[in-house]
Amino acid sequence: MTLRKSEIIEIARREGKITVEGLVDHFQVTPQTIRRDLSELADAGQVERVHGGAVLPSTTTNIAYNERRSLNLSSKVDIARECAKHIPNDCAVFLNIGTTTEAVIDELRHHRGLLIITNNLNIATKASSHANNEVIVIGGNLRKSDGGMVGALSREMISQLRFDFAIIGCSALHEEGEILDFDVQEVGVSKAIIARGDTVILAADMSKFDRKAPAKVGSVADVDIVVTNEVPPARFMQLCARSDTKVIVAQKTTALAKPPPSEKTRPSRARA
Amino acid sequence: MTLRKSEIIEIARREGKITVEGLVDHFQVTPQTIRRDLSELADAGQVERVHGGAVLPSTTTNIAYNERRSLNLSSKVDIARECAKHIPNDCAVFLNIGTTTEAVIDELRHHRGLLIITNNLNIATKASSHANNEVIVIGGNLRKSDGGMVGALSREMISQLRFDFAIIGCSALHEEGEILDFDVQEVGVSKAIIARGDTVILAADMSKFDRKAPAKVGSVADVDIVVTNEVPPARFMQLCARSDTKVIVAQKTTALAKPPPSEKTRPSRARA
DNA sequence: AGAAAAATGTTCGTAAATGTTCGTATTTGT
DNA sequence: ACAAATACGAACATTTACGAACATTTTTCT
Repeated sequence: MTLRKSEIIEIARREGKITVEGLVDHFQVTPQTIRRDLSELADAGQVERVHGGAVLPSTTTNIAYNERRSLNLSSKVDIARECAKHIPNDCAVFLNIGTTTEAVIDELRHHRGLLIITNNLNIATKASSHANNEVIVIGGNLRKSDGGMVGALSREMISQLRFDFAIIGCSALHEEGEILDFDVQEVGVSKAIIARGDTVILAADMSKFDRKAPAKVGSVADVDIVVTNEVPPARFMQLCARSDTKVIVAQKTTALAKPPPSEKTRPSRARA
Repeated sequence: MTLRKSEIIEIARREGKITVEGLVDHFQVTPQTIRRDLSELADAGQVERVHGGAVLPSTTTNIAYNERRSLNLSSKVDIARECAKHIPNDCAVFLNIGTTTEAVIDELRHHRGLLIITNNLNIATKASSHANNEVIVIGGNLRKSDGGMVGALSREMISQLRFDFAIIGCSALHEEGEILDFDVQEVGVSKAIIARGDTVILAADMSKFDRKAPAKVGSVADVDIVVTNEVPPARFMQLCARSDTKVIVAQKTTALAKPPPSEKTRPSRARA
């Protein structure tokens, strides 16, 4: 096992699929080396080899959803990273449905002693590979479009728990501070989460302000921290200030930030 | 334990991975010193050694599970196919934890109008890609070793449902008709499933008779149908007859297609 | 301060990873 | 269906990393 291979696994888990060419670019090695890596990872069952690259073994795939997941990906990662900073070790964290919250689970990989609670099948799957954390899955009616579990059963199960942090997403945000969602079924679940979390973090990129959605989950006054990728409209900030809701604008870290860790990604080959 | 080593752990936890060269730079010591540190940390299980550096230890449990999954694979598929035959369209089916029940979900792909209920994360993931079926996931404490959800929360949630069919597996079977399991936590869940299913199908290949397990789930009298791959011992058959439990021996349909398990490790490349 | 123990540096033979080349297999475009 | 383009894996050469053994320095204990 090499560093490269373990990073390949990580990329594969994040992206769902990987290409030989892409990895050649990324690691600055020959295609043959990547092929060898992929063959070995495939032998170990970590990925499934396909022509031109590899994909995650079929148990973890999702098609249309993966495309939505890559939407605004870099903002999501920025926001997720910021959220992860606010989560200490050894505490209970609820992660709700949503692509942004899904990005958070990746950033929590190196935390220890967490109790991760989620009603998102994808998060549960990812979390189950974290060595140092416990996982509680909230059951319910499985929504195939995004792996979310919703409905009365979910709501009831959530109401039996209590957690230090809840990280929630939303479909849309209104300037007047309303948190909105597309699915009415999900609203009940979100409300339950807000009620049972000591510190509630809303993770939402700025594109949510351009969207509309029919169902009201609550208002920013109900959450403790809002993490976004840009400074929200003044009116929104005002409302947050009035309700003691902290607004945090995540740093852009994913843009071109890859060169510095080159010391890590290309251990010794750099001075060729 | 040196200061350096504890800082190495800290860096590893933060970065996820570390290089010998990077640490040499960081600490201004020789590579050999770093290697010694990493070897010792690896011996202590704090990191996992790789060429050029080290990474955080990955969950090793999934590897063991993947191997278990391929054990007796062809028998499992035979049994699964037989189980699927007994499930009509448009009904509610519970699928319990276990590699054999996992095989069943694959065989149910072409059913329609099913409500699939499961406390197995792998089954939930697979089922979510079935177009024609609804899925309810039973939540609970996620067992990373096999994706099973167990504990009081699971039990309680199951007791709120009722289903036409339940397909359960087990760790071991005793000639005297006892159904046994390794995990005591799982027993409560299995009992709840048996109680809430109208028709209970036990799927177990013959190797279960050679195993021992500590926790009693129930007896064959509690289930309606037992599906195996070979004719069980006479004593067992007698007991089944006495309790009106039907025993079905699955046809071998996958006979010669599978012999090389290598087909699994290098999917497409094998027939080169 | 002096001896013992631990940590670190140095050297070198061995093992592993990577690059290179080439013939074969798989896709892709027509 | 065929041909060109691309990807593939095997075999070998080269580079790099590794660990063992011993020398040297630093720390610890009395």
